[in-house]
Amino acid sequence: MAGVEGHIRIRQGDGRIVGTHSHPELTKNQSLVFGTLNRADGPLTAYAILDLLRDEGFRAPLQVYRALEKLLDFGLVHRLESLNAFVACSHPGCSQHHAVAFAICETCGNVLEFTPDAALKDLSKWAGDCGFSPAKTTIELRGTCRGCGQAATN
Amino acid sequence: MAGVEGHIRIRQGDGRIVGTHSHPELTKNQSLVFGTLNRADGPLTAYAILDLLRDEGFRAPLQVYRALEKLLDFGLVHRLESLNAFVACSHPGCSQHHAVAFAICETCGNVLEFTPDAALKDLSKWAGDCGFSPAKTTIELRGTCRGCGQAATN
DNA sequence: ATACAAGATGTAACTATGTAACACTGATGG
DNA sequence: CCATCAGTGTTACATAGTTACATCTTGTAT
Ligand SMILES: [Zn+2]
Ligand SMILES: [Zn+2]
Ligand SMILES: [Zn+2]
Ligand SMILES: [Zn+2]
Repeated sequence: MAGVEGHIRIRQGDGRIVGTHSHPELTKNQSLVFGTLNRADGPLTAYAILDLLRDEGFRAPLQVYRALEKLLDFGLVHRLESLNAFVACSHPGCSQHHAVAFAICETCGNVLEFTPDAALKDLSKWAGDCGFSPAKTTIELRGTCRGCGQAATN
Repeated sequence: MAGVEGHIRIRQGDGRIVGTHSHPELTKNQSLVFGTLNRADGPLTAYAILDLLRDEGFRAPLQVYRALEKLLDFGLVHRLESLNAFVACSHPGCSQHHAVAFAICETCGNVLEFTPDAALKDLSKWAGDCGFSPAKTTIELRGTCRGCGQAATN
């Protein structure tokens, strides 16, 4: 087993398909994990993925973590540090964007992925000024999304 | 026990004292945890704090987590999401700044706390535009600090 | 074909991080 | 005196992630 074709639908939170990833080098377990994350409409913890893949033969957390490690390398998946959870990248050509930000609604659980160019530029400037070389940047906003905010005031 | 005076030195990574916090409402356990974080020259996990406070009578993680929860509320301590660890706030008048960023050196473990105003403004603008109300913003740069970067190229 | 190397997988055991539940204490205000 | 509340102590539990080792698969060199 070395190279199951991974051609997987990318959905928005509403289920609308907005793109696909085609990565020729996904192995069986990587495809299973990536497929699970794409079908989910929100972030999943590694153990949640494990439970969803019991029927496919998954038995141990390491099977999930190994697949996730590769998917993170490929840029197909992001880790949400403040949730200890993982989401499929929602940007179809994501291999490019190494710095990205997330807005996480604490009411409905939806996650919006965006690229805050100005913020990243400012952070880069700060880093340059004080001699810090960033390897990975984490930006996560926890709060309430438009829908949930409106619902609360109705 | 209700109100041990907490007047505690704030040190930089080099041990230099750069300020103090005076908070009249710190309880015994809160003072012990806060003091431990201030003496440390880097972030500590909750279990590391627990081990450092065994001699003071700490026995269970909840004693640490309960103190940390309050210290986080008071703004005296920050949580580093990407490390599952905690640091004393290095900004003496920190009660004000609710949004802050960290540059974490993966070589030496030092953490620099800073306030990236322009980045925060940009993120606020993005949030406003898409109806998201942020309650807490996490910004963490993982990389290499000036000293460690220079050491690597020497 | 045979042999080897690299990558992928399976499994058990373990460490690390964080919580729930319940009991107890000491202060505060009727 | 009694109710209440915040803080504390302790046990057990739940969640998250890793180490170690064996096996299997596939590509490649001989
Ligand atoms: Zn992405
Ligand atoms: Zn929402
Ligand atoms: Zn601070
Ligand atoms: Zn360093």
